Amino acid sequence: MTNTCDVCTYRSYLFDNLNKTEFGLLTLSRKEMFFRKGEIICREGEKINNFYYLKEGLLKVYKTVDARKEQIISISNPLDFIGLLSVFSNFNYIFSVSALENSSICIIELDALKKLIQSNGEFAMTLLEKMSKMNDQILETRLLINLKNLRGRTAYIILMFAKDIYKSKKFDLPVSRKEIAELIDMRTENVIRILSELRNDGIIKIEGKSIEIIDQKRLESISEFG
Amino acid sequence: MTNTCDVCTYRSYLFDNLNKTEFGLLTLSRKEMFFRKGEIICREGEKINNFYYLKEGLLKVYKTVDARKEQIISISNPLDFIGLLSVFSNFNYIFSVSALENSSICIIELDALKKLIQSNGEFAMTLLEKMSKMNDQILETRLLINLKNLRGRTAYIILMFAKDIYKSKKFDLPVSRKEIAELIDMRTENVIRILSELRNDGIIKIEGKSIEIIDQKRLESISEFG
DNA sequence: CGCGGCTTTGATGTTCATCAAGTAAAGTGG
DNA sequence: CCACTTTACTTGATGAACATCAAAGCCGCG
Repeated sequence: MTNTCDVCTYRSYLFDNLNKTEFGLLTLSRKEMFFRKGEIICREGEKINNFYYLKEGLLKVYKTVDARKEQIISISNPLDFIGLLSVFSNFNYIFSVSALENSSICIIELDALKKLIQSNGEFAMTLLEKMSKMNDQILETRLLINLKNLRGRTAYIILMFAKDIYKSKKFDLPVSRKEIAELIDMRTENVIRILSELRNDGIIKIEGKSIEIIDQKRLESISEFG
Repeated sequence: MTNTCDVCTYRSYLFDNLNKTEFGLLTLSRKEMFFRKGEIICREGEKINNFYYLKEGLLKVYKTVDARKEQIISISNPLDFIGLLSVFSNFNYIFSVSALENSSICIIELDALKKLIQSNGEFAMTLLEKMSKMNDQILETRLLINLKNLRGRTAYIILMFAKDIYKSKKFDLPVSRKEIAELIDMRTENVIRILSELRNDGIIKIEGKSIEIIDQKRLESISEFG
């Protein structure tokens, strides 16, 4: 008898080193939860009891700066969001996570996972690698964005959505202008202004949430040198 | 017969879960190297063969932006620098590391360490925790610095040296003004300007590399709200 | 239908990067 | 060890990039 976990992408991506018994144990404690667009998965400061991974959907990881302002750390699609920064290093979340699109999230009790890490070193190694890679990537991206001027950041983030997330030159933005600003350290007004500029220059088409890249070469050049 | 590793801080900090045999094996493959102030420990792009930890001294982790400019990611003292970001997630270093002060670094072959991770899950868990914590802290610090204006950043970095590194209100800067700028995303001229301002306001004394905090309350307030 | 949040554009102000120029310190080669 | 070169440090003046303020239209939602 097979369960749905056996055919999940994560089976080979993350749990390849678990034997049948171990994997069975894990899937027993596993719960799958559905989050509607906008719903919050976990909040900064809450106690960490579970290990999450994103099966389907799109999430944002963020910190609350003050009542009016958030800082978005990263946007993650499946395989880019496993566990969470801080799951193994803190007792409480240091970031919040919410759903940008309807999402399916798998939840494993942290204690069960820790036991597996301790009993299966190969699995521990895989997890260590994946989480390190995730961490590195987030840090590198933040550093990269910081080097760019506002035009460069805007171009960069459009390309990120097109290439990494939607794999298409045409897509609907899953975030507001304000959220884009919070993601790339800008003010909302400037995001809007620069999007308009890029449209007037014939580099992108934009209408509400819908974006289409017209001149990818130029957009990439702006992203790189801006 | 004891070796020096038995009395090293890292024995309990990182290697507590290794038994005598395992620890013995590790220390056999261990080499200790001495780096003089200014020397480079490893370079961005080089193949990763070793796992490093800082026994004594002070390091900077940085990326080269272009021939004239570096970006400093973090400054680490012992126990804050174990392994390196990217050791487990990449084949090649994504950052460089050099010594800000004369430093002793212990070097373990990465393969030997990986074998231990795979055979000893408790050790794996400890390593995962420590490295995650290091990663989280670096990311949080970068985010925090970015929220501050130049005055706030300068105050923050002075307090970091005083509280985290030298544990004293009076200390000698281990870095140049240019390096401070590279660490907190500023221009050298502005670092100098603001240090002078803080001196003129009677908040710090500064003479060459020597800094003394006079009014810590005010400095902390500048760091927090700046 | 009215309120609040999102979007947009224009005008204004501030912060910070850049340029320039000079002094001091430190490293380099004869 | 001294002349020479380079690098670090410092201050002032200027301009560009970006934040802030203001106002108005839009949309969704109670």
